[in-house]
Amino acid sequence: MSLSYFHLKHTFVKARIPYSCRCICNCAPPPFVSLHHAPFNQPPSIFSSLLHQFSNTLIHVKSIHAQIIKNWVSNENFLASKLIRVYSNLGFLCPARKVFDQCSLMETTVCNAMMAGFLTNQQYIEVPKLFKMMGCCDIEVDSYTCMFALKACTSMLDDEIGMEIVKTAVRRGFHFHPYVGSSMVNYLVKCGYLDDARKVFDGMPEKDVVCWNSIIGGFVREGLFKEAIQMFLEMIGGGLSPSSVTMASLLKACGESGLKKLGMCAHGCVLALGMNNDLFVLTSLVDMYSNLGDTDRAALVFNNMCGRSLISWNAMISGYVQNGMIPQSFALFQRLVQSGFGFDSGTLVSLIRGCSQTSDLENGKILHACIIRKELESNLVLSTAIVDMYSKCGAIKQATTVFGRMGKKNVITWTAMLVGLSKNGHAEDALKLFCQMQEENVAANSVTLVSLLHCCVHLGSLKKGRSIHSHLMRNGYALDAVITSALIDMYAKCGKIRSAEKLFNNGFHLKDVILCNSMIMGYGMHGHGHYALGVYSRMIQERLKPNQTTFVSLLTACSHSGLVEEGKALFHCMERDHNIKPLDKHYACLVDLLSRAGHLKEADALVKQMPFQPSTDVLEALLSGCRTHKNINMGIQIADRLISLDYLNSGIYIMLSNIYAEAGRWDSVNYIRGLMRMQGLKKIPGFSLIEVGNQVYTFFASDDSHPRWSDIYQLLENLRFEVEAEGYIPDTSCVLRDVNEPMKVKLLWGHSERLAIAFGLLSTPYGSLIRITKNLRVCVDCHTVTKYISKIVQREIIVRDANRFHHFVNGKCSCNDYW
DNA sequence: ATAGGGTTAG
Repeated sequence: MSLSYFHLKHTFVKARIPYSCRCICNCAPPPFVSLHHAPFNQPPSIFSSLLHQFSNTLIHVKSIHAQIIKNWVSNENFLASKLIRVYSNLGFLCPARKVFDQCSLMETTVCNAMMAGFLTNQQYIEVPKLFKMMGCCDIEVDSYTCMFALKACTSMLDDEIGMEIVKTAVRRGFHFHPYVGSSMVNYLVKCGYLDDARKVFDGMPEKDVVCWNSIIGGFVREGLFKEAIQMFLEMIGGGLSPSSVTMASLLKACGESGLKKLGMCAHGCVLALGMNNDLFVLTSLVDMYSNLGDTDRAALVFNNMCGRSLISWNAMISGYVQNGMIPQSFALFQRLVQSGFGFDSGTLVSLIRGCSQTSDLENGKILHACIIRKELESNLVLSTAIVDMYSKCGAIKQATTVFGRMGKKNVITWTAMLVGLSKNGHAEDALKLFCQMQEENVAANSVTLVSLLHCCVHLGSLKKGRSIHSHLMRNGYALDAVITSALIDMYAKCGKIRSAEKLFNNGFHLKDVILCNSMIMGYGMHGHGHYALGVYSRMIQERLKPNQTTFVSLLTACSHSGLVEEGKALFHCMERDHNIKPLDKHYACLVDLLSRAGHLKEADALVKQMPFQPSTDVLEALLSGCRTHKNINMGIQIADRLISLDYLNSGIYIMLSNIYAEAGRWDSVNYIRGLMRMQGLKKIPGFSLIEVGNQVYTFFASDDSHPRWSDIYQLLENLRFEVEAEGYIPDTSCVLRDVNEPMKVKLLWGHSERLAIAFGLLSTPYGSLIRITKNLRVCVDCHTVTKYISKIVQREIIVRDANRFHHFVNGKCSCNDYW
């Protein structure tokens, strides 16, 4: 509650006060003392003046009020409005309401005063009620009424009654007045009706700075920075001088659109206009330079500020966090605390975001404790940040707990939780949470839906993916590049490459790199390397600049299709033609491509001549090649090097023990198992998913938790006889345990993908397609068996593993045994 | 008697 506003606007007016009372006002004794001796039937202006003078003390106001009642004179609404204002400015709405309710004659002035009272006390919800009441009782609505009511609707983002008010105001021509007009523009902008705002603005005959500020601020809010800047230029072209508010909006536009040069010009303007003492403008400058990635300049402005608000501090702290300078942000926080300024939820939000970025659970917990201590848990933004922090740190349990305790939640909260679940491998729970979210009538935004599409990819659930696609269409989401890319990814990874293709062709006009990258990746996974290259040449034709991810996708695609020469050529043209320096991941792709194709020596040579130390990804690609092509010596060497780099990576141990197992060196296999046990490392359990009906079923190896497990094993037993009759010989090289052959075969027949396929055969109609999703790579033996099964039962089977798709038809696989 | 625009944070 701020009183200052009232005080600024109301200065004491001597001339109005009758002589008899002047002494009272001049020497200012408490009015209740003096007025006791005052004669009755005072003119109302005396009370009005007294209310002016003693408006900051409730007890005085009350006593004047009592006197007014005692003297109850004509022109009562004049004093009633005054009382309502004074009471509500003091934060006492109850007496204000009482005065309002007791008015015997309802008039516009009283209603306006009451509205203003609700506004200053942020009781926005009461304003439209009052407005409606005025309509029902045929009380005239004036320009003040409209403005107050619009302000309340702006704060509530109410676009129903707000629009009604707009219509009323337009009908009465109020919007031609610069004050009402700019309120209207502001309201329309905040509710997302930028076009209407523009119309109102264009129709205004007299535009002052505030009008311009409203429309410029609107464009900035909507992210239409170019338009905002255009309007700014138009405004100064018309001879108007920008105010500090104009400059704040302009700086924001420059910062968010990355226009550094213009931003610096704007900084120059600020100095030229003599605004270098304006706290708002300086804070905006700090924010702008942070957004432009220039924390040095931001800090320069910040350190040279003669006074700082908490918001200035927060802007600087957030600037550091935004630019990944987490230690600096904490250091500044310390400075803030030491300077005795205190901190607020805004400060904490930035610091928590810093913890999320660095997965710093320890500091995150400290900040969480701080929030609890300061009883800030009810702050929506803050709690959402905490949920996000725990999720990003992998502490999904804590995230869920905080989420569950939150009373108020909005889309962002729900989305943070959804993303957390999906990123931590709980895709199914994420989808369940989405249902709950719909039950609670929270409308999803595009971020929510994109993250849900990722969940569907995780689960290999085409049905759920489709239902989200239809949700998008039904609810009128524009298929922008982000959503389209996610959809392409979903369809491609759920096996519907044609649907992905269709979306891509319809969305190509968006000329978006990520869109192309998704399609390239999709083709790559399906083994359509040449199509992937086709997308690339289309990009080049359309002068669309590929980025580093494009090359990761392209090289992966080449790798999966065995396009060795093409891949090498691409790798070499990256830097030459597109000025993209090959990063570690590109080397990893190329090494993968070469070693998969059996060019182990060349791959090894490439690793040796890398300009920087190869990461584990690069070496793992090489190790995997050694395994496939059974190069034991090189494999051991690489594994050794890898373990020295990352001794906690269970994948390396597994791969090495695979190599040993294939060579029959069981002592070494057991030694490695022992090492893993000692370090508490566990093999990532392999599992397969299949969607039947409306459910996704999960199978682990040798799983007997499914209600139909005995049917499944019986079917597999029958299938085993049949495939053996077709000439299948088990390849037990991928069994990592030192057990006898029959036992190894038994273990093979317990692999999760076989269980899922058998369940699929049991529970889907004859002739229909079976889709399996596996988290790890499919083993050689399962690959062979699946080929046989597809022929015996005459069913198409699609298996998506950690890398790519295998489409089995009539005894053959789309990958031609190259993967 | 009563009036409009702005800076940080998920």
